Amino acid sequence: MVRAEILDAAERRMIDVGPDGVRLQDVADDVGTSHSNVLHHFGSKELLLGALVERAVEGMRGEVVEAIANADMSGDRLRNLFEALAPVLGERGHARLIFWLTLGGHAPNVGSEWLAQVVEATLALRKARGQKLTAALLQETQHAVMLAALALTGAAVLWPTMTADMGIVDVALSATRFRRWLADILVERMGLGPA
Amino acid sequence: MVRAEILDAAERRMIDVGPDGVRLQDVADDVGTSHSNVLHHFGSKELLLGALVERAVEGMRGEVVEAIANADMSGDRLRNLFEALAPVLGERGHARLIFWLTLGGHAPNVGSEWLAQVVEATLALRKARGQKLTAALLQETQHAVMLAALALTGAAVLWPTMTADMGIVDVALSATRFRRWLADILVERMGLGPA
DNA sequence: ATAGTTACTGACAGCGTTGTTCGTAGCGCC
DNA sequence: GGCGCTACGAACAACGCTGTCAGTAACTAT
Repeated sequence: MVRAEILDAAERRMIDVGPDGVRLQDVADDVGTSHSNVLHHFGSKELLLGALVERAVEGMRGEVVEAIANADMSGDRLRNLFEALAPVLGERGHARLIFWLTLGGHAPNVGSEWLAQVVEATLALRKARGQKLTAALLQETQHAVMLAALALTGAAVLWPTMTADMGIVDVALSATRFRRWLADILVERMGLGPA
Repeated sequence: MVRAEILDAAERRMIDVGPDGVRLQDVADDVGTSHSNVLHHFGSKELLLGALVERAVEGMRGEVVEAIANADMSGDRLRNLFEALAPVLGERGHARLIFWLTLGGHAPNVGSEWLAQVVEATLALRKARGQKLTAALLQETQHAVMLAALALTGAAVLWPTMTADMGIVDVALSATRFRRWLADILVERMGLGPA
């Protein structure tokens, strides 16, 4: 299916160079077709990017939800969850996409309420541990989820720069160490430890 | 001085729409001059953006260093530091600039070693509290600084989207609450509390 | 078979953007 | 006054990119 191939190529370029950097000629070359054929299938560049984003958001949602579903949120499972999320956000490029779109003014996940769902799931775990649902507990949980989201997405984009600035050389290893450290903090903080 | 005005206008546009979105005609209009005059002063668009980035990075460095210098890193001074940093990264636009440049492949702060300096300063505080400088302590400090940097810059860009996703309405207030929460965690974690 | 539909190409038009060129006005300097 | 220099503008050149158009090949349906 050429349509899907075009979307793949466009997505790759979108992640690499951003919306403004995508050239129809280039994606056409990637697929081995003409730029007018791309237009034939999608009508316009804007529509192509729109379709691309829609598919990417849906795919991202799928991959993230799947990762969350497989590992529950207690104990050092959170470590595993982070490790599973990292490549999706990093190499896969979803974090870059999120930032490209957000910077460009296109809020990528309007109405998705991913984070709200994660908060919900975490609250369930905390209640299962006997913690009372207070306003403070809710707020703390929201903060924790925010922090995790910011750290993971941000790191997926900024990690190389930041480690370079700190003089750290083992980029990949330091990243997993950081994620583990953060996971442990959050687990401890929310009283979800193994005990 | 027209040169400075041009840089101001270009920086504003750069922050808003990114490097690719900047049109010489637009910045010229903002200043009230012709696009050829912009070229007259800077030679080319690329040189203009280069000068802009150089000045912005230097300015950002100045503002950040100043904020760090004024508030020391212990007790709930970290709260104050975060509060001081937030507008610089947020409204001022430095966080957006960092992400625009990083996404675009131009590492903005090569050789600056800001974070390394922050780590250094924090280590000094910890040693002053009688903590022994071990490899683990160094690593934890690095992680803490990374986390703070990621959270603050990320939030400066993603906060509206994320809070919307969570159904939080008081965007500004929730942001300061989050920063306070994070500051307290880090302070406690690093044994820099008031006691 | 033929007509219609879809996938696709090549050429071209139109437009916006950068950068160049030429001309002009002001200003200090000798 | 003449000369050089800088700041500026108007017009134009050059180029790349999107989108259109006409035409072809293949496949489907009747």
